[in-house]
Amino acid sequence: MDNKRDLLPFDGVDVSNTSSAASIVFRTLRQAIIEGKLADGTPLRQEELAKKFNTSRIPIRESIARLAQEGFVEIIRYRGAVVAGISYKEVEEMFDLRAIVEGEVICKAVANIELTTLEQAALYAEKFAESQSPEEWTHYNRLFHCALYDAANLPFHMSIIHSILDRTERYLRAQLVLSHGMQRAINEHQQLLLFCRDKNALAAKALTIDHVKHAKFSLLEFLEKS
Amino acid sequence: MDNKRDLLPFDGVDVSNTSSAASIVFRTLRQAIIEGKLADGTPLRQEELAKKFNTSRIPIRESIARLAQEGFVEIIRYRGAVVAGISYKEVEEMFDLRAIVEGEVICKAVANIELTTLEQAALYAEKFAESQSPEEWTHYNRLFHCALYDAANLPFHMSIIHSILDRTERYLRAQLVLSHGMQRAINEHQQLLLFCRDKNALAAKALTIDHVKHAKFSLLEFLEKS
DNA sequence: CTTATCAATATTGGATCCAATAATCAATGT
DNA sequence: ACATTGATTATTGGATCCAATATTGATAAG
Repeated sequence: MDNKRDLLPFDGVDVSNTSSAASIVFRTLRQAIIEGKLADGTPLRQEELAKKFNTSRIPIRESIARLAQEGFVEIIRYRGAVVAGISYKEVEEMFDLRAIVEGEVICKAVANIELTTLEQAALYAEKFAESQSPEEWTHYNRLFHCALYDAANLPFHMSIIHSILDRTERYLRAQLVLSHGMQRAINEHQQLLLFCRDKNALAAKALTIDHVKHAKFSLLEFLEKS
Repeated sequence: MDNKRDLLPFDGVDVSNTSSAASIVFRTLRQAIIEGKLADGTPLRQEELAKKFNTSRIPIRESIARLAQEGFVEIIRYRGAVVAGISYKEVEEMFDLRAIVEGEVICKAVANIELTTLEQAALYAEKFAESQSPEEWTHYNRLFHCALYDAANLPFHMSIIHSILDRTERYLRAQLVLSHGMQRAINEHQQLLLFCRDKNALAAKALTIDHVKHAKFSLLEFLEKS
């Protein structure tokens, strides 16, 4: 009864996963925190947000609860939520973990990387090299690496990586306004592409770990000064 | 003005972190899912839960949102939440990730493991060996390993490990009802204690990775049959 | 007898209201 | 002047109500 005429002349849209107010608020706030538009310590007043999103406080509260679950905000009972910062120690750990996970993922990925993937990644590397702003920098850097990582077909690993990237992005952006490690990154990207093309998994892994460790030290140095 | 008489004759209790209804519901449901008391696919009806917890649906909804954020339930708009299962592929990935993270953590831990820690861990190993039920098994197994891991002082790494353990626990319990890998685990624990005592980080790391990989294969074999 | 249609019911999402707590500020006494 | 107390206000947590959507079951047409 569902294949009497299976080819309708337009693409279907799954209406069931349209967004609730809570989801929209959640995504918006999450993105704002990631991008550093809401500074650490900023209190999230329910009434104020409700007005801004033109809803009641109920969806606001739900989204704040979800942000808290992900570690983006801290809630104190009856006192509200504030954007949660990350300590020096946490940044250290997050980058260390990224290093071992990304090292593992690129290692598993190389065998499966097709020519088209390589070309796509090369394109992102180029876009990255041309980037002028920290937003573009982090954007294309992530696209570049993840294009390669995706070949490993390890979505759970990727979810961990993305979650760490999301939580550290704002600090990276702040750092990149000042620092000038671009040329080094550009070179490393080219090198990584070569390793992937040559199916040299171990070299790709070592380089990736190095890449992340370097980013870690740059950021920590920056954080110490501020 | 706060040290005029700093020593009151009783211990203070921080009243500010008493629990909201939402937190209680959240923790209770989370634990029930972890322990397998709520089977995969079980729908979470808000009204029903509200009655059970003697609250309104508001705190229920907040806790369900948080469970969804952690991946314990899946929400479909206007259709409610169901306990989320984990696919074969996901289990594979989770254990692979555990292996590399736990390997790394134990490696960093060994240098800092004191005698008292070693004794505490040995105690847990003993409790583990005496355990009769899968609940005790997983409980003391976790306590044993984490007692050692904690010496690494890597709380973020630990949070990832715990999150994976929590999400796979119910499957492990189900498996352990049937399988009989106890003796092997008991021996590995003793071996690990020796490696830690001797400060042999690399051996401890290799053994830990092996331990987790073995658990992975046992569980996957079990999951295939059911 | 099967299938489509439509009303009745159940369930979730959101708005509004009330209660509990915290923050602010004025009043008072020393 | 300054600390302490108490009242006022702001803010969050929770309950109840209404709206939007999904599910179910009855009804009717083929």
